[in-house]
Amino acid sequence: MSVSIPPSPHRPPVMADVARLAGVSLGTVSNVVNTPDRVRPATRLKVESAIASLGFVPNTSARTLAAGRGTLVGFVAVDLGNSYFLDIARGVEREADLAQQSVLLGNSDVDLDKQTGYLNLFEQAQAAGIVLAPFDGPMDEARRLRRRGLRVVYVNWPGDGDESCGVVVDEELGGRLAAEHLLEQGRRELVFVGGPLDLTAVRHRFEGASAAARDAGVSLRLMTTSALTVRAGLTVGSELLAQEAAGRPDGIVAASDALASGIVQSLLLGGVDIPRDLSITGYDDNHFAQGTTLPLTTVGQPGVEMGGQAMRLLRDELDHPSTHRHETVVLPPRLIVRSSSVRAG
Amino acid sequence: MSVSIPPSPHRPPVMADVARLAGVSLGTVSNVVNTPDRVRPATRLKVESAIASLGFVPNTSARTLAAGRGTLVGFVAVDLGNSYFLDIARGVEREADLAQQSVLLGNSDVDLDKQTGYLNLFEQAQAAGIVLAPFDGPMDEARRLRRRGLRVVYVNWPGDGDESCGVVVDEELGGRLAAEHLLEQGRRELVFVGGPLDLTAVRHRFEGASAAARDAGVSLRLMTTSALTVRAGLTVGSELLAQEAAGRPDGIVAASDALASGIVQSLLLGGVDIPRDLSITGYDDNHFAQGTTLPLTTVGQPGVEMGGQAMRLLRDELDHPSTHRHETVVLPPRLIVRSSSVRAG
DNA sequence: TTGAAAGCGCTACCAA
DNA sequence: TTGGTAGCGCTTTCAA
Repeated sequence: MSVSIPPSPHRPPVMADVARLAGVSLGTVSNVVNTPDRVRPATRLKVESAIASLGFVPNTSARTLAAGRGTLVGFVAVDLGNSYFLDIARGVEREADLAQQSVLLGNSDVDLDKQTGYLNLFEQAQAAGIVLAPFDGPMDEARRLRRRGLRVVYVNWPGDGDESCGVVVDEELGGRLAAEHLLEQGRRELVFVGGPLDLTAVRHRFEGASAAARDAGVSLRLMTTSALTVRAGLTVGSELLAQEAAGRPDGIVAASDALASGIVQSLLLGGVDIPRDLSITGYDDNHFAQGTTLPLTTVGQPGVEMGGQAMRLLRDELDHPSTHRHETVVLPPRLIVRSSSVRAG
Repeated sequence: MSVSIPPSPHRPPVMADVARLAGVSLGTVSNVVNTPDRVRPATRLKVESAIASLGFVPNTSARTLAAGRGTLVGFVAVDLGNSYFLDIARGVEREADLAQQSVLLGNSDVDLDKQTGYLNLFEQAQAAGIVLAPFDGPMDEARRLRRRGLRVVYVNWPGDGDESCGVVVDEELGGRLAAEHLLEQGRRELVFVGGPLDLTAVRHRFEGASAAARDAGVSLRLMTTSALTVRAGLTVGSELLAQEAAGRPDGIVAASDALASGIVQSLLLGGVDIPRDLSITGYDDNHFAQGTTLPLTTVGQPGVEMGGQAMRLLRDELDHPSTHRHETVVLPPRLIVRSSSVRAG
């Protein structure tokens, strides 16, 4: 007969403690935790009360190690400072909750090295899968993970052909919606402001706006910027002010809210009456777009939905590895009309 | 003699594979990974090249389980949508990087249940410690974690006496800086806008502003709001507009940038000339505070520093459990002067 | 339905 | 400096 050694005061309870207290075997406790249906109600109750009274919490490392697969999923966002990605994170979490999965968040902060770092971290932590809102750049790292058997789903980026799923928003449609809205306001001298153009999203937004203008028989000028920031918008604003008033556009499609905000700020100070003389639209529906002096008409992306969709694709891939078909889901953006584009009735 | 079975095609390499390929023992590989100094250079090289050629990545779960303690630290933020907390996260990460630790991020999104969820998640994941920017409410959960041996450091919240460390910003000083700035601008009819007052930070900001006004022999009126949002600011703005112009304040200390932004928006539309007729300050230095039409004078909190400081305190507690002394570090905010408060020269 | 026991991949110890 | 080996806490067979 072995003498039971009392647990040292500050050791957290483990499954064996629960088993001992409940007078059952280790395996039974495990079953109560994981597959309660396989345990007789009376036994289950005993075990559950032992768990409660001990305050037992299963050790994720041990569980992951023994099971050979983790239950956590990672979400790596390119820029959590952008509320769009935070919305996506919320969507991922909400959907993960439904499946009792937890989400680990990583903010790569527009830095490829940090993205790689998080990807590796999640791999080492035996994440079941990863949702990645990638840096607009090389994807080698993500492919490497796939080759090691980690499921990866892209969000805000198309799926990799037959390698992985993706969830994107129809950027071209977004550009089109913005331009069509300006045309409906009677604007005919349109300018698209955005850049750099090697940002895929910016290019697509421009193409959509272009197509809408072309369809209406109206020309659309392009002003490229070096970034999508307020500062770049301020610069564009002063350039516009430097022009003859008669030659200025009466409608601007900006590729981001920050850009639009800078332009608005600059033009208002320069005496341009917005929205009387000029209508402008932003893009992203960033939180601050509603909070500015002149609430910005903008194109909103369904971030929460996108995150949820991505998580659902990931779960399908995880749960049905054999039957899963990779796909890229395209969600429509929507125009949100505020005061920056509509002349008061 | 045992027959070596070839690895199945898609099994990730484990330490034993590395050991076999390098012709050394398991323990040596472990030493190369963890304490390279204890390994002869020639041996180390052999092992390192085996690791590289196999693409070996250590399994965190196994490592954590065997070592009995994790290397990850968790950061739970009350609201990542607020750039202040994102800055804190950046500070935590930067400081963690220096110690080769990785940070898991959780966004409790101003929801006590989600905060509890993340705390439990990190506990289960065997985090070495946790930095918590808590929901302004009961801390029972955090105390429970401490009792289980998990080190917790608060940020944006004072330390729990002799239980844990904390890093806070001097909110009272912030309120004072804002009010003193308005006084320097010659403002004499001051109002503090903010609420609800059971938010500790808001109360302290008010007290600081109050004290500054008192010191100057000026009165400061309080307008409480139900939230720190743009919407609440708009409401305050219309209330002010409803007053006789002569009875209106000429200086406003708002308890948040969002609030200030709403007030500005409302007053500008109502024909008030800011900053000629009225100076206003925000609080938080949120990202959008610089991007609004009228860039907001505001009080900025040293988020990155605070996060770094918190991580340093956590590391000290982790590394020197016996000699560690709990403390609450108070960092000063700083006034950032922009156009909303200063009349053009 | 329950119990017993074999690992999961790694760290940490001790012996060589 | 290196090798051998006993666990870490759990899941998962397989028997009972």
